[in-house]
Amino acid sequence: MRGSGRGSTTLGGMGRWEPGAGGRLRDAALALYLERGFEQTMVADIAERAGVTARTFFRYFADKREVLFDAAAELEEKALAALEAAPAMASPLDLVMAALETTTDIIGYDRELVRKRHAVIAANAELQERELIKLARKSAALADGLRRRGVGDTEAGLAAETASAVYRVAFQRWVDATEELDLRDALRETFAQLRTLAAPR
Amino acid sequence: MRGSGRGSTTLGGMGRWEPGAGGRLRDAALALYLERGFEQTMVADIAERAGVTARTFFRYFADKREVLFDAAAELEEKALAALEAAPAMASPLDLVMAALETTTDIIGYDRELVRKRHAVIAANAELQERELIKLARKSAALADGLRRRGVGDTEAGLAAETASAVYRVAFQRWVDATEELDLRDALRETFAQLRTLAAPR
DNA sequence: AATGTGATGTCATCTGATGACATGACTCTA
DNA sequence: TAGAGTCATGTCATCAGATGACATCACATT
Repeated sequence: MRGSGRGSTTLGGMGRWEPGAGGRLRDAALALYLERGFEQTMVADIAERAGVTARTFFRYFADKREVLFDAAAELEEKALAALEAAPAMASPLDLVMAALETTTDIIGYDRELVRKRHAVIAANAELQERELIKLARKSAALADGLRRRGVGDTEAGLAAETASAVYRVAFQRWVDATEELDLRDALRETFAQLRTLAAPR
Repeated sequence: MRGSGRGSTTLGGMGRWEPGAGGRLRDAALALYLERGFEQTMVADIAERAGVTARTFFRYFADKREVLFDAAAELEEKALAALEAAPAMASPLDLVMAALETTTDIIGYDRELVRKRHAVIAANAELQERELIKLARKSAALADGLRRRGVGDTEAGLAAETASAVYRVAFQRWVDATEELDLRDALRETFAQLRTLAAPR
């Protein structure tokens, strides 16, 4: 029953206490979601491929969706740290944009992998919901960071939400682009476009 | 077993074919979500209070969350219609903002009801996820409306996403406000604030 | 060798969700 | 007015996600 499980990572016998169950589950989940789709994949399938039981899956991930998103916490932390460390700046919007820009190198280096993950998410409403709330929480965290710097309540929320909007649009453009494109450049260009768009009359 | 169900709307005997099951379910759900919280409310409880079975609940609403959101479709339609009907305008951003502004009167007249619904949603992550995807879909629809008007791809997405961001912030401010406040005014003021914030250097 | 600790398996159970089918109530028409 | 048709609902069965309780296995420490 066990030992038949074969993780996508290199593993030999894989007994009960083979280390790296979390990583194997993550790999197995992404692979299966790509192969058959999210809904068609049972948690038991993922667990089997990773060589564990379904119960163990839920010890590593809160639910079936989270397996695709828990890595995103890293991005939020980095953006937040950048925001804290940043020098005083003219506009809160510039501040948040700069903070977001520091995270582009984490995901920007492998567009194909990002595209795979994005394709899975784009194909399922539940996954989109989870993605959106992750982004919203990131935005809220950034807004709080601004408030701690003394930025007004509404202004902080507005800057963070707007920057997140720019980020989403830039990210989408980057994923869709056929030509060579740097995520950081896409972000800057989109921000410039917003400036034009929102220019006071 | 039946006949014991007592909807929050005025109803007498309420036999099997008492009309308005959808509305009764909606009322019952909101009331129970407020009383005990979303997670603590079983679909069977909602159905019982509405005088139907759980199976019937799922014939009216796709899932336990949707009962709080299906009314929002009206807002999207109105915004979209306003966007289609609007005259040519300088900036796509102005266009979307104007479209969103037409919807403020639908929900703006009863802040207390909105607050109740908002309180339920704010207390539960699943509900926030659903709310976010609804707003995202509305934003996407508005972006498509702009594209049909010939607005460029990225610019359309950016205008819609930014306007949605403004809307969210304004809405939050309106809900939180202790003083008398018109939703439309909040929207306009927040938009003006964005103009300042994003002013080209 | 005994013991403790942590990761995992096993089992039971709940709840959300859905398909299949039966049935009650209402409408229309011959 | 009886009968057919239709629609909303009830009933039953089943599945998948999720969680608590407890047993068990491997490993480290002593």
